[in-house]
Amino acid sequence: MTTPVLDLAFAALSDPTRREIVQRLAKGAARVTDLAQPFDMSFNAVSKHVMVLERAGLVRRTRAGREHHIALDPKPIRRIAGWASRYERFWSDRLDKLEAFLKANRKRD
Amino acid sequence: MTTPVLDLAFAALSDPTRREIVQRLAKGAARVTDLAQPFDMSFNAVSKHVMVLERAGLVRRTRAGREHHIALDPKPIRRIAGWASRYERFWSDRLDKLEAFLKANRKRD
DNA sequence: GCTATATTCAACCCATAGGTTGAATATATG
DNA sequence: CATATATTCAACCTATGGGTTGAATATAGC
Repeated sequence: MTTPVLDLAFAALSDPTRREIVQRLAKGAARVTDLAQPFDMSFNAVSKHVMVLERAGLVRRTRAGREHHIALDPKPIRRIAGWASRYERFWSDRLDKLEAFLKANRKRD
Repeated sequence: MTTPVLDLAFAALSDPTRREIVQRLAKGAARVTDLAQPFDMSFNAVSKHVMVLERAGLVRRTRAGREHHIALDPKPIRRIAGWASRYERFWSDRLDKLEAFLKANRKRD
């Protein structure tokens, strides 16, 4: 049951810098330079972060001359949302149990 | 904008073994021994995985004698679902654009 | 053609992650 | 009490992550 998509997506998003980059990209595509600008770290570090996001499929790159256009690909995030949604049932179950418990207590009042 | 909750949750869930453990725990609490049983790795390795999940808040531990009862705490998963849901708008935006594009083409037919 | 810009590649550093094995600790059980 | 069971702690190993700096590569602009 190897699901490298989730492995890579979760790992990529565990870094706050990369989550900020994703958030930034949700507002539109950008060059690597643009993405690096807000951060207090080397351009190369950000370039590496972008590569990690790309390898995880969270981002797509199109080359336009010397500039690389980085765009968000939300599919892996969707996968994560799907994975997480499995547990909504679990949440409801717990709520149901709590509700049942409160109901039972109310009867005794 | 430090959100260690998401950092830890995403990191914890990036490991397939830990995701399997979470999935298992969705069916009910279990001892560490029970959790380790299906895996082809040392008990200690699984124990460590459980500790990682605990540190990330994905799991709660209650001691009953020598046995530790491990139960799923779905709150961090909820946080992740919330984070991912921010991008639903982005997905819809892209779908809207696609729809608009198709509509425009239909007009030309 | 020369220089500036955008980007990756490569080597390195240090910390952490995931795994192992071997104690240590605490609680059950005969 | 002695032994078996459930679990963590500790030390170790190797691989990977996130950061740095210093090239190398490719394209743009004068």
